[in-house]
Parts: sequence; structure tokens; C-alpha cells
Amino acid sequence: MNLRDLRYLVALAETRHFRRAAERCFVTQPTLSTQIKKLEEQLGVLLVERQSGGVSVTRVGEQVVARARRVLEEADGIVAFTRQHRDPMTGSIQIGLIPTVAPYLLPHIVEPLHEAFPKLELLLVEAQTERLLARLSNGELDAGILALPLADERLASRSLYEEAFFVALPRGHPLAQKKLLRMSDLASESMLLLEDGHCLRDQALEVCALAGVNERTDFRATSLETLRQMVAAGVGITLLPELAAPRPVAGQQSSLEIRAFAPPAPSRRIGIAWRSTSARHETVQRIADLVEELLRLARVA
Amino acid sequence: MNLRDLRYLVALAETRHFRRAAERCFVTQPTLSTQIKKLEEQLGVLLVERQSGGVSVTRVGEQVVARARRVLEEADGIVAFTRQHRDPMTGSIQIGLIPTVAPYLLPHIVEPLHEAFPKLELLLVEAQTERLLARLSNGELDAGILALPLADERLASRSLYEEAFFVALPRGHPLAQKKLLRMSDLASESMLLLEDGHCLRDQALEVCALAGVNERTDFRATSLETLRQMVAAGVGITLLPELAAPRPVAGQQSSLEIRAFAPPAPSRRIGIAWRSTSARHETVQRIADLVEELLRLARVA
DNA sequence: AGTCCTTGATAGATTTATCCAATCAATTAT
DNA sequence: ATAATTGATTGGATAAATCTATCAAGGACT
Repeated sequence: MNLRDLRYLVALAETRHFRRAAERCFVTQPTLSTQIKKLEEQLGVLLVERQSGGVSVTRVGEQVVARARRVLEEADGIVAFTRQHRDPMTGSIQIGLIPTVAPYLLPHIVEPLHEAFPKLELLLVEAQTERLLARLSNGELDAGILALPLADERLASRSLYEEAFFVALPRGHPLAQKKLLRMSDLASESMLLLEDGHCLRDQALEVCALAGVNERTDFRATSLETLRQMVAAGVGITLLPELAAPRPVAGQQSSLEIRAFAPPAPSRRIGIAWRSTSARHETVQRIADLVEELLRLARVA
Repeated sequence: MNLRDLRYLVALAETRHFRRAAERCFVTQPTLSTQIKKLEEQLGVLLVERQSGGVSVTRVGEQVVARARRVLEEADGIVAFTRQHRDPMTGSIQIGLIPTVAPYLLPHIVEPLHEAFPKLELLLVEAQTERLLARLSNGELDAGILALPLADERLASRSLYEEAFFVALPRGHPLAQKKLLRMSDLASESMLLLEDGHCLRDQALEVCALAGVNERTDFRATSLETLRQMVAAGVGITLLPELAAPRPVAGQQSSLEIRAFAPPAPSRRIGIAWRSTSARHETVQRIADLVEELLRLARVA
């Protein structure tokens, strides 16, 4: 049996006429005749009575026609459904972000993304790198925004932006008197860091190694915001990635001082990753394009 | 698009494996690969992600697969419908039975059914009511033999027979001295019952409630046969449905005594259920007719 | 009656779709 | 490193669907 045969049958039932039915199906009458006959043979039942001057559908035929209509409706439904989804920017896409990026990047991109791709449903998940990569690999996520480079070879990735590290100091800290800091300035300090599992922790540790700074091991924060609070409370200093370093709001006093490094400033690269086999490749690229553009604009401003 | 392609797709979604899917469809892997690819091109959407080590269905793919299943079901419905219009008593029919009926009813009916309808292939499945109804509703079964009444409104049903409950006692039990028991006789007893999920358990509990008997809660049997063994071993008493209460075989001593209730004896009604839309309606009726007749004869004998 | 027109059926040629066998490239397991 | 799996690809055989041309049967009209 075949969807085509069912279409022939329905057309025949509606026109009660082989020639007109054939015409409607854009085939010749013998074609339709043969196929209907074959269908009847396959089903072992006579579907139509061929009478001179037209065709009448048998009782069994009526039932089959009714069922055939349902089949065709469902089948056409598939086509209609996929037609809607042919546009890569429709449907839903699941994106994971690392916790040291999500709360600082998302405010910049969620609204513009929604405006640019109103039919795209963004499902955002926050998770640390390891778990993110696992969920990406097993198909639970379509894309992940995290620090590059990646170890996983089955994943493809591209860069979105590079963010410099800034030093966060409590108000009144001696180093706050300098406008730009050098690595060597930090040598006598001890650094507050995030707990294990955050890639930012590893990145900061690397900077520390270069600067000859020790980690303050009696305390590890579970989030960047906690870390910021601790610095503000005077417990120590820390490194903040660019997007997480708050712009000084005009007229607002902060107990936190942010200082940049003198070039060459340490930095980290944030990118987006996806399965190289992903069916959502196109969607991911379009999102990446927009995010890149948005970040460029935000940095200039 | 083509019904065959949809079958390929569903097989692929179920096996997550081109080769195994191809095998199931009785074609070679390249054939299935090509057709799936063609289907994807026609729909303009990627349906599966090809990864080394298997296949995963995309989100759009999942939707298409679900729709494809409906199309195929409807299409198969046409075949089934016409098949039974040729001769309702040919082909195969899948019947589910509850575990407290199957082993006691089937010996009475399987052979006569086969003799009466030699071209009908009986496929018998044993399952508890809940699972039976589920498999009936989703089309895995054509009919189900279970206790009435049913809750499910999408199913039609008719009665096959009513079976009284009997009391099973260990040999030498005081109650065994009476020929007929009243509910009130049981008041001081504690009853052994089946484990949860068996409808017989619920029915027996209802009788217990009427009789003011308590369930023996430290033990629940997984089958009627286990239950019978326990009673024979003197652990307690139980209720057995009529067909499961063994006739006393002449000359054979049993450590089990069976006693009927004085009228009005408690009983349960066993019936057969089917989807009201089932293409096998006629077949089910003919089977029900014969089963009803057979049971009537068996009861008289 | 005879002719014309309509109906669907049939035969043979042609095009198209489907399929398989063999093989490849990539990845994973041993 | 080697073998085993994975799905993709290619070329040619096979089967199916289609078209053109024609036929036979029935009804309508002159």
C-alpha cells in the first residue's frame, strides 16, 4: 500500500469518475485504473463498483476511503509541520552556560535574541563545564557557552569574545591607588577564589601562578557574587572577568574597587560549542553571529 | 513521501541504528540510509543526527516520528479492516488475559477455538488489569479478558461468565465440617490474599469487608497457585474464584478443602473488552460467542 | 439500426524509483 | 597497531509506476 494509492482512491471517491480523478492527481486514467485495481487486490476487497456512466463506492470502500482520508491528513500534517520547522530559527534550542558567564552575558543577549528570532524558544541551562560538555555530548543540549579551548574532540566550537581579567579590591586597599596594575603588584597578596569545578578558578590559578600569588586556601566561594561580597567586606582581593566586573554607575558609591591590568592583561576566551554532527548547526551559527555582534557593540559603548 | 519511508524512519528511531533498522525492515542498510536521507530532503529538515556509534533523533525528528507512527497505525488499520472484511476469522488476534483467569479459562477454550476457527491465530498474553487496559488502548492488543465492570470509556465490553467465590481451607479446618458457609462464618478468620495489582485481590477485599474478615497482612502471594499451596500447608484460608477451585478428582486425596457459600454467594463477572473502534470487532464477537457457549456447557457438566 | 460519445480496461514501451553488493571513511574497541 | 563497527557512497540490476495508443462495452442521438 502506498500514500499515492490512497490519494488516488480518495480522488476517485470524490469525483466518482476515473478520468476526472486521474486528472486531479495529474496522472493518466490508465495509471489510476491500474493502481486502484492493485490496491483492491492487495486488500482483497472490492472498493468501487465500475458502472457505465460512473463509479460507485462500495460499503467497504466507504470505510476504507474514510480511513484513507485520515491517513492522508496525518501524512500532510507531517509535511505542514516540517515546513514550519524548515526555518532554522524556529522551534526550541537548549543552550548551556557556565555559571561565571550566564548572569553577566545573558542580560546582554536574551532580549536582542528574542527580538531577532521571535519564533525561537531559548531554553537556558546553567552548569559547570564538565557537566555542560557531558550533556552536550549526549544530546541533551544543542550548544554550550563556555571557556575555550575545549579538550573534547567530538565537539566543534567557535570564539564569541575575549574578556580580560580585572582585579577587585576592597575600598581603601593600597593597590587601589594605582590606575593600572601589573602582575608583580599582586605578589604580596593572597587571592580569594571560587570552589573547585569552576573553570574560572583554574583560569585565575593560572594567572596567580604567573604573578606569583598564593590562593587564600581557607575560603572558597560558590559563586562570583559571593566572591564579590567577600572582597567588598575586606576579606581579600580577587580576579573578576570583564563582563562580571561592574561598570561604575554614576553617582553610586561602591565599597568595591575595580582595577585593570596594564597590557598585556591576562584574559580568557569565551566561545560556543556544539556537536559537530548537530542538526542545529545552522541555528547555533546564527545565534553566535548575533552574540558576537552584540558583544562588540557593548564593548564599544 | 511514502508509507515505506515512514516505516524506515520509525524503525530507525526505535533501534537508533541504521543497520538494525534496515534489518527489521528487511532491506539493506544503504537502502534505508538513502530513503531516510531522501525523506529529510523532501521535508527540508534533519530528522536524525548521525554519530559514530549510533543515531539520535532530533527534536523535530521526534515529532515527525510520533506523527509517522499515527500515519502507520491508521494505514495498518486499513489493512486490518479489509482483512477482516474478507473473513473475520482469519489472520491473528492478540488477546490479553488477567493472571487469575488465564490458566483456568484457557484449557477450556483454546482447543475448541482452534477447531472452530482453524485459520485464526490466537496470540495470548497474560497481564494484570492495568497493563492489559493500557496495551488494549494503544492497540497492542485486540481484546482483553478481565473482570467487569471497566472504568475505561473508550473500550467496549461484554460479559462472558460470572464465577462464584469459594473458600479454600486446609484439611481438618473446623469450618470444613460445614457443607455451605455463610459470610459470618469467616468473621474470626484471617485471610491470605494476592499481592497488589491483581484485581482478584480487590474483589476478595470487598468480600472480606462484607464478611468482617481481616487480611493477613504479613503475607501476600504472587499467584493463585502459591496461594493454594499456602492454604494446603495450613497457613490460613483464602477465597478462590470458581474456575480456579479444582473439582475434587475421584479417588484423589487433597490437603485442600473447597467450600461454597450459601446463596447469595459472592461472585465476580468476567468479560471481554475491545477498542470500540477496533477493526477486529467482528472477530472478537465470534470468539466471545464461542467462549460463552463453552463455559455454559462446562458449568452444566 | 447505425454512429458517436463516454465509460473504464488493456498492452507495450519508457521512465523512474528502489534495491543490493561492494566498498569507503571515520570512529571506537581491543 | 589492529580489528570491528558505524553510516555514507557508488554502479548496476530489478521492480514499479507511468505514459501512449488502443480496445471493448454501454448509452444517446440521429
